[in-house]
Amino acid sequence: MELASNVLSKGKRLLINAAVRLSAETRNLNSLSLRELAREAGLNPNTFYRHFKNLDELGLAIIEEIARHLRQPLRNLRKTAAESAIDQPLEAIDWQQAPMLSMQMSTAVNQATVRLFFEYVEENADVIILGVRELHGGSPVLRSAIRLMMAGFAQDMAEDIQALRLMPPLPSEVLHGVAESVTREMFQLAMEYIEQPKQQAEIVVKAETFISALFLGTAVQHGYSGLFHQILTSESEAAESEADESGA
Amino acid sequence: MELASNVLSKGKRLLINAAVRLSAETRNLNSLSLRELAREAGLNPNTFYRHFKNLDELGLAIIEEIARHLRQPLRNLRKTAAESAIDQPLEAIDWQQAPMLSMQMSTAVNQATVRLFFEYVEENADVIILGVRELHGGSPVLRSAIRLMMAGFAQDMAEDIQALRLMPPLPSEVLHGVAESVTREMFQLAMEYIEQPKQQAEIVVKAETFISALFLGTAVQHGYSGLFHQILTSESEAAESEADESGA
DNA sequence: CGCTCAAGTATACAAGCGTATACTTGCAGG
DNA sequence: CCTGCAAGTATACGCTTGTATACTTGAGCG
Repeated sequence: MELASNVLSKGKRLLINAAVRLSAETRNLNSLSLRELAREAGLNPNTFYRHFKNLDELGLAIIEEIARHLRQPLRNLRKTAAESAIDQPLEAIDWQQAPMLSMQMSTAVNQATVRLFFEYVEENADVIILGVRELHGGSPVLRSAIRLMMAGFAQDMAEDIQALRLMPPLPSEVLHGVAESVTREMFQLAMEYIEQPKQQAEIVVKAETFISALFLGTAVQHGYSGLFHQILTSESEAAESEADESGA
Repeated sequence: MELASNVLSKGKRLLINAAVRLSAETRNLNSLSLRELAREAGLNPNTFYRHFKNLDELGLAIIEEIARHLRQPLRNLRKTAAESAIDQPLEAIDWQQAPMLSMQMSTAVNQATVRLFFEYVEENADVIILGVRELHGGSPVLRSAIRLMMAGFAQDMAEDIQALRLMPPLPSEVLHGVAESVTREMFQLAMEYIEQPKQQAEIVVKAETFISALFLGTAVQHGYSGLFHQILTSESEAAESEADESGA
């Protein structure tokens, strides 16, 4: 019974949903009162104590749920995007021998992942708001729980980048740092995406461009400049003349 | 009198300081009570109303103060860093004709700026915590005020990048996007810097590496790959062998 | 059926809250 | 000197809050 921890009892569900709803609406999680929460959930104030001993415990339950709902789906998503982006077997993706193909695939996977991520954000805005808000919120317990969750995302991303060959081979700490930066930026952009509905398309493009630039730049930092010089040579004339214009 | 808005009356000062202290300590700004605030400031609860009509107004005053304390100093800092990093006049910094020199200077300025930024963060941790917390906090008024402030930082950064030739010439929207990403990431890293004192050195390096990678990658995206290939050629052999090892 | 125990409820109370109203202080300007 | 006004104080009131204590409900199960 308790092992099936993803099946929550009715009261817990009601309280969690109420908390997510109220928290996303305006307030910080631990700035809402038990009574307010119970009211929103349609329960007696004291019923809260039957399920949680304080707001942090509620918060942790929510965060666990977010992680469950977001982590594995994101991995599957990257894998699906990778599979549909190429008909080649993975072994053909070799940055030294087929840089052009490798980069095309990397770009395709990134675009697909980013787009699906923002789709998720749109559908689950409440939960994203709560997460980002509590990342720097008042409760140290929730802060570190969310940090841990994000570290998990970054870890997954690093593994997937390596397994799906989305970047050329890199030392693992470097890969990790890139994944962490991308994770942070994605959640920040997710908030902007939610709060500025009119600029959503633009934000998606920003996210893609960001990831692409960071991947490229990191690769160059580690000696892969030749690869990209070779790949991009055909485009560089146009880009250079454009660049000359914008120079003061 | 009212024109000298940076000279605040005594009560205002006390309340602002109390708010910053309390807010950094644990809580969200608008989750602290007027009475708590007044107690910390050593004032009567009702005195609050003599200076502000609600917490948002207090928050705005704080944010304005942060902006004043941070914005111009950061610009000066970049300028100083640039001047001390080269003995050449600015005109000598030409990415097409002297890419090596340009990149050395860009790196030097970035390092100096990042280090001084984190110094500021360390000395003014309270204010940074408050800012980052309210960026996604409960009050829409404060959220948008902070967003505006950060947009200002990004604007400054973009202008300085251009004026000091820290990147090769780029379309201004691109430059802007880069500056926004860097700004966001710096504030996120500032929080980690504050909360994880043991990893401060590592975080500073992360910040430098991040900026460098993003600059490089963005330049490559806009056709400057040849420049870096040329610059980095001498290092690339070592880097490539290192990369080969880390490939599975 | 009858027991048990988790989930939910009812009532109560002291504490802290925001804020209204009215008072005091002290300095600036004529 | 006195007058006026900004800054600060005192008291008070009605509300909400967290939580303690005791009660009710209902489903699972021998």
